Amino acid sequence: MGNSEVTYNRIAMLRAERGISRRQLADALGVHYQTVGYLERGEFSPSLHLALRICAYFEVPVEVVFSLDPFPRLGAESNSAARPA
Amino acid sequence: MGNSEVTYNRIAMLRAERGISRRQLADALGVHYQTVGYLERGEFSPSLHLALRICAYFEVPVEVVFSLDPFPRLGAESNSAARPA
DNA sequence: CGTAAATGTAGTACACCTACTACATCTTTG
DNA sequence: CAAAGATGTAGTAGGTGTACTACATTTACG
Repeated sequence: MGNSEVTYNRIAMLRAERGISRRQLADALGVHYQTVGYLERGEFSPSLHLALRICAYFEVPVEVVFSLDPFPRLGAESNSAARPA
Repeated sequence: MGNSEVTYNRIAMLRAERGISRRQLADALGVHYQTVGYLERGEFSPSLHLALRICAYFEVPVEVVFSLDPFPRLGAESNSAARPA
């Protein structure tokens, strides 16, 4: 029973990081600006085609933006280059 | 007008490489065996969720299986480790 | 306050993904 | 030949992704 249909994404994070609005992203992707909102809110997942275009726009691998499992919080322990003295 | 909606995939290649049938792959993915056929024939693209499950099954990055652009033929010159003496 | 920009909610409409059933073809094996 | 497995075609049905319009809310700026 683990919500087996959900796909998680970090579109909002990447958009915040680059400092662009939903409308700007939507225009760059060629989709309706509401579609970006739906995706960020998790109301549904993008088509594979749109997902690939999103990753191409941000210039990152698909796994950076989309995942079958929830993304860890920023600062969560996981990688080996962490450890602040 | 370059067919802007198509997504290319190498499901058939990966499946051939591993020597499994469509039925076996479909069962492992939890989809109908005809769905795998539709995907391999390019009749439509998978949902993002299914695409991620396919890549997880084959244990490869998404870009290895799916692309907005056609995949090069095997043996086509492109990488730097080529050149057979 | 008035305006604009960014975001959220609501609702309709259509195209596409996926399941499923049935049947045809081709190849392999006994 | 008979049987089984892999693949292709055809058709129906239901759920989901995307477009689009309209309106509310919040924040920032003059």
